[in-house]
Amino acid sequence: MSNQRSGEPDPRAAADGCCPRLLSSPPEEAEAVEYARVFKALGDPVRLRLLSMIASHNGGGEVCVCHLTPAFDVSQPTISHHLKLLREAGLIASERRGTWVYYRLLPETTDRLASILTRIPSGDTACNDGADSAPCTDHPAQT
Amino acid sequence: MSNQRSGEPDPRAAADGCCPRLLSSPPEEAEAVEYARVFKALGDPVRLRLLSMIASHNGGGEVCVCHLTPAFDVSQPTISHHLKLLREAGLIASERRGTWVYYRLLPETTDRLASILTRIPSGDTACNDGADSAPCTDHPAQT
DNA sequence: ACCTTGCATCGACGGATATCGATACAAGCC
DNA sequence: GGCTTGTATCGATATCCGTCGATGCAAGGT
Repeated sequence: MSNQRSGEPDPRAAADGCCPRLLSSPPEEAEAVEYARVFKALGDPVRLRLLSMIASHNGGGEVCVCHLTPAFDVSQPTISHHLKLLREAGLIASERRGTWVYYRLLPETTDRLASILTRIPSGDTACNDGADSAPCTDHPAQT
Repeated sequence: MSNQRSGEPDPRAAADGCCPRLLSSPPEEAEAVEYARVFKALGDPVRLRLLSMIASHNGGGEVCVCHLTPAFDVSQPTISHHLKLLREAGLIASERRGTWVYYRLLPETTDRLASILTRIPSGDTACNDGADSAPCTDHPAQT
């Protein structure tokens, strides 16, 4: 799994702006796999509510697992499993303090998702591929 | 990166005001199920690339399926299946014109997702629930 | 009418996933 | 040391999901 910290393995101009946006240019296969893993982690109601409870608690810091578990109808191992998936997706991080484990949001990941889902406000088509929009006059091969 | 523009209709200030943001207040069960369905639709590399190709083609309008299918290593029924899931998630819409079927992005859905994934810039905790952040002194019941 | 082409649907199959109970591990307390 | 509590891991299982080939349907061309 790649960490979005230092070295960006995507050749598509990571730092300077143009094209890490899903809605402007199709991602590479590896990049698509990476994003899909994060979106898949959000694709479960329990995980979505877990993430939301972690992100929205009023302290601004962390949430104890002992506050998350009793809020759901599923068992404690299931909650632990979902937290693990969210952690492996880079959405949250955990820290043990004494008996209890606290989870906190990693805002870089949600910021990144929000960014790639945001449309470029006006006509910025600098990074498009060569797909045409004419009424399909050619006959591409098909499997 | 924070998106502070001048005349930009900041997606943070959504029309419905306070609380449809995932990171500020936990959603209801039904709402979580609904969002999870959309995120789950994005949780596959093929679907992610399909959506991206549809959203980013330079015409600004639609993409013929005949241009999508040969861009992948999976069979035509599989592409059709993925397009159906994206359509059922409200991310794209289709229209048949003559022999060909054209798909287009439904930007309201991606806008919505970007919106609920966006943090409120400064201390706006008006919509939080009552979760405390103290070092876990109480003993909540557990299953 | 017949054939061809583009796309959707069907049925099947293998792998992934959500869930559980049981259990192991970590940390504090007696 | 042993007990208790909080959390993670382990197997097992039922269901879901991605993929395929076969087939059906729509539309245009001959």
